[in-house]
Amino acid sequence: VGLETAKKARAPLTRERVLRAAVELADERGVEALTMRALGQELGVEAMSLYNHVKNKAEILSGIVDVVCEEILAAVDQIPPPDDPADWKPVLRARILAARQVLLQHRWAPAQLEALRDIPPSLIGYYDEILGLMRGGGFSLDLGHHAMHALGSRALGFAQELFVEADHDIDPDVMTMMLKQMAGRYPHMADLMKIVVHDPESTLGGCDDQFEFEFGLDVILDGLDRLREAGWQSPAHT
Amino acid sequence: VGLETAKKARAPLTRERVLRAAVELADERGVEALTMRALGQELGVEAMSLYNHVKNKAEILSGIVDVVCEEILAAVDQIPPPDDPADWKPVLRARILAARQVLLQHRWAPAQLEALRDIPPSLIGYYDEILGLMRGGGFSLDLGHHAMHALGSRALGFAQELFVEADHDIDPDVMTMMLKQMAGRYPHMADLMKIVVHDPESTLGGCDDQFEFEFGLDVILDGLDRLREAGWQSPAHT
DNA sequence: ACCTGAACACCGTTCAAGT
DNA sequence: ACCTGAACACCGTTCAAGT
Repeated sequence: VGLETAKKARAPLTRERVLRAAVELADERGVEALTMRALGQELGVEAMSLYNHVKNKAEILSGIVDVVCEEILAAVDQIPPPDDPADWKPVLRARILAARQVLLQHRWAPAQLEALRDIPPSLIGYYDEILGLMRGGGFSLDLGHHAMHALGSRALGFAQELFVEADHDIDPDVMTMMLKQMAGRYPHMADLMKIVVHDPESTLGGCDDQFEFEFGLDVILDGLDRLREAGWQSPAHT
Repeated sequence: VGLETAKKARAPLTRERVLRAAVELADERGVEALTMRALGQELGVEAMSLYNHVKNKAEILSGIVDVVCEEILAAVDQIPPPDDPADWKPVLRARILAARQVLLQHRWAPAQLEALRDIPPSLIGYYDEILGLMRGGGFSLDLGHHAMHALGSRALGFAQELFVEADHDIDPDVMTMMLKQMAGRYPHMADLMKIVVHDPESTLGGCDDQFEFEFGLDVILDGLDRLREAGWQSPAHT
């Protein structure tokens, strides 16, 4: 029995175990903390041992992106396909929101995925299903193609927002002074700040990331739906 | 006269000159090639001299992002404001496309901008003008707020596409085999490949980045316009 | 005030050596 | 077959020393 636990404490290193530990490390301390030496330490092994299971660090980085992609695929598969193919929209919407929930647990994943030279093969299946949903809903192959480009990485739940952290705790007095200063140069943004700051849980939505994501997603999905309805055709049809 | 040229050859180092050289280096060889030592060499100086004009490398990175932001602002300022405030849409569209042209010359900029903890102050003015355009066109502050989130980094010309390089030169025989293999697992993507590969300059748009960007942008702008027209209100109006 | 050379701590990675 | 220790080339950065 004691031998059993001793074995467990130093389970044999495998590519799988290395990648799982790498994901965990990136989740907890960020990708910049994911060094070969730190990862080795996490696994109770010297950094150089990792090279027995992985070609180099680039392979670790693409590997942990793959792990997250698999998680996304698993989460998205939970969403049942539409009973009526005309219901492509709510199903696609639900799938994308499910993908987003996975990404929220791996904040480093978007940047890392974008840094990859080639798209992970697993994602081809994901986009294939999206295109299938759309075509089932009445999209031409042509329109479906452009629709996928329009969704872009948002199809995976990427937020694509620049204002990540607006909620530093700021002294209210300092804030009112900043607002006054802003009002001169940036009148519209100043108006906006008044809403967002003074009314963080307001009916206006404040800066609720989830709300903003769904709002933007719906603008796109509804827009695409309208184009399908109108029988959109490529403009340069010579 | 000889003294003059000698002076020019080793002009005094300034923060401006350091940043301009850094942008140039990143443009030509990528951000990963932008090291303190390489930048120093480019300026004919030891790496350590840079610290006299810049606090550290992080300041260089945020500095070159600022340079690009200034370029964007300059390009966007060339677009005249609408004669009739109701014409917010074509003007906003033109501004965003102008911003994109700048970014295309600094491919490293999007990732670098997203990596910044705080948004560059210069961009606040940019977004202020966007919000102003929208409000002039009849957007409520509330709708304009969500509209800015929906545009996100696309307002700066970010493409947000995952499939960056689909145009590796591939042997046509290998390609047809790949297509056959794909058709089983990924029928819709296989159909798509047929269009894109066999017809790269087709009326369907192939994978023309410029076309796809404008298509996606129009889906969003048109969608936002419809919401304005319909007098959109925040759903949770208790 | 600005630049330099040596040095330090930290990377990814190679390689010969261990078991 | 898998792991280790020493070493190498390359980072960003510090510091004392030059002018």
